[in-house]
Amino acid sequence: MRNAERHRLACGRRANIISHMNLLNSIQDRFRAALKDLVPDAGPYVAMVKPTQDTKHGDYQANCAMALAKTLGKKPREIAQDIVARLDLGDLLEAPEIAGPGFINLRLQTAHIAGALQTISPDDRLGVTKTMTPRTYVIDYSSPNVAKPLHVGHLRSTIIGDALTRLLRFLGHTVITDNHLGDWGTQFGILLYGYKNLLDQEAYAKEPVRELARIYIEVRRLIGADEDEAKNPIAEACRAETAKLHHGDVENNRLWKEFMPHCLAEIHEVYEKLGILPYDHEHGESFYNPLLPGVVESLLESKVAEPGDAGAIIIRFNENNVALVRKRDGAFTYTTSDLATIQYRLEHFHPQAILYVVDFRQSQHFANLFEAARRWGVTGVELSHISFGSVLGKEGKPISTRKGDGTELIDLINQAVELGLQKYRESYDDRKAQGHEVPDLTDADQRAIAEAVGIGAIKYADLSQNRTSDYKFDYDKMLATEGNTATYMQYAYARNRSIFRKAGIDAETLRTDPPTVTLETPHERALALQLLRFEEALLSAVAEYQPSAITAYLWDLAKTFSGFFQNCPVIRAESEPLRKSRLLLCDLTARVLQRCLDLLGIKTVERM
RNA sequence: GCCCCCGUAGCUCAGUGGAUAGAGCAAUUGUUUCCUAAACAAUAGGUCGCAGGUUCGAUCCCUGCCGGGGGUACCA
Repeated sequence: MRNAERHRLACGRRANIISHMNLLNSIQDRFRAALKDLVPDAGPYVAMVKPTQDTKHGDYQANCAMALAKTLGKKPREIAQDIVARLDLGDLLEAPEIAGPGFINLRLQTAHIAGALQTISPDDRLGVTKTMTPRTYVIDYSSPNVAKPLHVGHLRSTIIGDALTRLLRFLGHTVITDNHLGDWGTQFGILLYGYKNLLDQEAYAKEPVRELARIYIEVRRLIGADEDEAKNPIAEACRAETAKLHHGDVENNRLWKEFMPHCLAEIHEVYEKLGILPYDHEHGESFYNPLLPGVVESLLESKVAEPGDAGAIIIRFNENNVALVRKRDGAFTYTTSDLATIQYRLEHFHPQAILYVVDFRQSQHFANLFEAARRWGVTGVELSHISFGSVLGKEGKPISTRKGDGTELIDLINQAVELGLQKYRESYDDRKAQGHEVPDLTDADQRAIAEAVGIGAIKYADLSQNRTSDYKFDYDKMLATEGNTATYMQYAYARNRSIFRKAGIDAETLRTDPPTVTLETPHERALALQLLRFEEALLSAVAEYQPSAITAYLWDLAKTFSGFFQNCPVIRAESEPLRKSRLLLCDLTARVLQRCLDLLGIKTVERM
């Protein structure tokens, strides 16, 4: 699947006018041509051309000679010689070096890098081409239970889903975002019980969202610890309210309709604060509820499902792996609802892929769900569980989601923003103390910096982690100014922008009429090359649905820029052409930094 | 019991069938008459959990074991 997608992308790019901007692809194309007469299927060997891990081996390397030794019956170094002899270097590559057992080390011609940079400068997309094979994706992420405050457990799904949406759209795909709200569950029984027994009418009239949150927490508190719930009389009463809701009780359904907008408003407020793109759809469980009897009927009819114990209906995958689609009390389950959702999405959105950004603990559920869907006749659509690890406390233990311990998402966000503001003020004081001239920013500007830094820190810490591993939620680490953090990227951007302010240059002029680029120092060359690798990074991020590929690229770019900034004076460059060339490097760096951060849902600020 | 994930530097984590396994923090040290020091640079730090196997080549793929986490028909 992934290879097929890569292949389609590659073919699409070849057809594109500015396809030569993708360095890796250009080099691979040349290897494809060189290998054509040596081996019947060059594909796998072309894939062995990749960026070097160590810059002392050049910019790119080809490892195919060793792999070909057996099939061709020759020594790897000889094969490397053959390949190199057939390789059209053009104005792209320096003469390759053959090293070690048969590595082909490739170095790009610096003039080519400089030319390519000048070419992409006017391009809004910074040299990244739109895919020639756009797909329609449905992405299902965040999906909280409404009527409960969002907590830390919702963080990853929300921001990973948001980042993937931005990335896929930027690459030219159609993305339909759908928030599969848990809006029909037992939490409404709690709310209904609370409404009927604990409501402060006046408070409800004035601030319904807050009052509903209060009674929710109050009822949870009265129920007490989870383990007592089965025999707890209040919990029992709540369950009864839920059952009445589900069985069509008029009063409870009226109240449900009354609560919903308030519950949604509360969730949307957090999304807005976090900077999450607005959803295209928010079809929750209640939306699919009327479809469920028909789904079960269809499952039975097509023999996907079968009767289980005591009137339950099940789908059997193997001896000890079974999914329930109707409970013995007649109620449906999330499997039923998820199958109804797939059916609905196929019918209404016609996607080529449906992605579920949901934590790893549900991987068996999704494996079963996808298998059930296939048996049910769903074909020709990628169904992927974009799984992720847990957010752990600083001590490495899962953060408890029990109420009242400060794990509500909104509190975490506010805390990070507060710390961001502190950081700004410390830095301001330090710089003053060092005798620097520091502008006095308005409270509003400081606030904007604090939000960009604080919220950026949370998001970046999450997205820079390999999706599948757990990570520790640690303010000190995520707000650090050194290392791979949002702050470091934002700082690189702000320093960069400062150059243009000081120089009094409108960056736009560099884009409409890009100056000649000269890359004399290793710092300039490294920065330029890194800028040209933007598309490579995005394609590798999308291939694995892995936002951390973008952050890894950002980290390299920002570090390379910092080295350049330290060593290559821009405003005081030795000559006017060099100054222009460096300004262009800066402008492109700022734009790529900003674009990358934007794809992650992170804001930049002009100064900090 | 069965299934899934993880184990890499003191700490937090990257990483890939390829060359001497990388970052950041912490430690030691240097750099500011400043295009923002929220920075740059240098030194030191490793049995990639253990044992086999496949391979020209394994931290990566396969098998077993040890350790940790998660899931396992009526919550999603």
